[in-house]
Amino acid sequence: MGSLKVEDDIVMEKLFEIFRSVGYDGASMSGLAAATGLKKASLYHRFPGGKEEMAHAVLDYIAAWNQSKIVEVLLSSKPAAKRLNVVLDSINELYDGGRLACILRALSHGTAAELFRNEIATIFQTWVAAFTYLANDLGHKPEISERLAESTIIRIQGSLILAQTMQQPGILQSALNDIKTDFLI
Amino acid sequence: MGSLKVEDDIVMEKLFEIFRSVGYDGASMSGLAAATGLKKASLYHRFPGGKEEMAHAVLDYIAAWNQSKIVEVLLSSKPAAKRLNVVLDSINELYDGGRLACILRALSHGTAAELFRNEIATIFQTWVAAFTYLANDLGHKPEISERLAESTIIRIQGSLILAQTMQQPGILQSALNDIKTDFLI
DNA sequence: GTCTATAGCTAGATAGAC
DNA sequence: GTCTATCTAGCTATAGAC
Repeated sequence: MGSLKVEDDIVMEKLFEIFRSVGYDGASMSGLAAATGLKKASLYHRFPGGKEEMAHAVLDYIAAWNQSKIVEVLLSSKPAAKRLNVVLDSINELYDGGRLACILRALSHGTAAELFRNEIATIFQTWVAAFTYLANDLGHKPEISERLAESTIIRIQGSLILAQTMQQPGILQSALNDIKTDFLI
Repeated sequence: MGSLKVEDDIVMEKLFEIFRSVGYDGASMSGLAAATGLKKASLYHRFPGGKEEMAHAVLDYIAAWNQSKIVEVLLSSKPAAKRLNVVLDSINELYDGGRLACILRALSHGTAAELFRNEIATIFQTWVAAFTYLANDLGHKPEISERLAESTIIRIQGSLILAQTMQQPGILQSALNDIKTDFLI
């Protein structure tokens, strides 16, 4: 005991959980320290830039998840309908079936709005591009594909807000089903 | 000069602006005081419960706006299509064409999540009920009407998030147009 | 790499004069 | 009803021992 290093991945997961649940302004160094099991000074050792650097690290972490679980799957060579199902399942899991908020939304408000806007916008663009690609594969016309992709992000974000404030997680599943229906013509 | 009372309506408007733009945790008493033009002690005189009471007051204010600009219009005796247009215009104006965030979302995260969930959920329910009523009037089947109403809230909330992070306010207008199309069969 | 201890500041909140 | 002045608690951030 004492100076046994806490695993980077565990720290990232905990930071991710806190930011997503209380937001950027709602997260305090004390709270982040308690959640990770590290003391404040140790967190500053890993992230000299403090809270802002931690949030950037979490966004990098999410961008990587996004790349492997969404983009690479949607651009793979499996049957298009299969790709869609796998990705929607991953999304459902990411948000624990509608019970958990989206980290991108959590880092979009207050002080965080300007700090992380570019990174978040990039992630959204990546989603739209990947879903557009899938829609094309499924036989939609190009101009329809992009609208469908954008509508997918919109409905996921909107249904998450509603699911959480109404405490009806199923609202996310309904939205994911609607999305599936729209893609499969 | 000195003890000239600042108008209640102006104070409410300013509190509304601050909470919507920086969120609950992002709003400080100093910032709220500066925005309203009052000193902190004066704000506490009007709102002994501090920030929490101010946010409740803002939600009451919004609920009233909602009642007069959304519910009463949707339940009025004008032609149904006309009602829809008027309401969508009001919504577009409320969010300054996609440039401003939704106060309900701003008060849905962090510390605020549990504090105001019931009030926010009630407002959402009011919207769903009113849009459901309109959809029925427009000839949709009852089970379709409620799905359409819920989808309306979802798409407005989702498109606002996207509009602001992408800094493309037009995303809201596109969503409102899609909504209009869906209602008018 | 982790810790204890602490500096310096700003938060929310109150007392009391006018 | 508004103000100045102030309190305490919590915040971000750092110094320095192990």
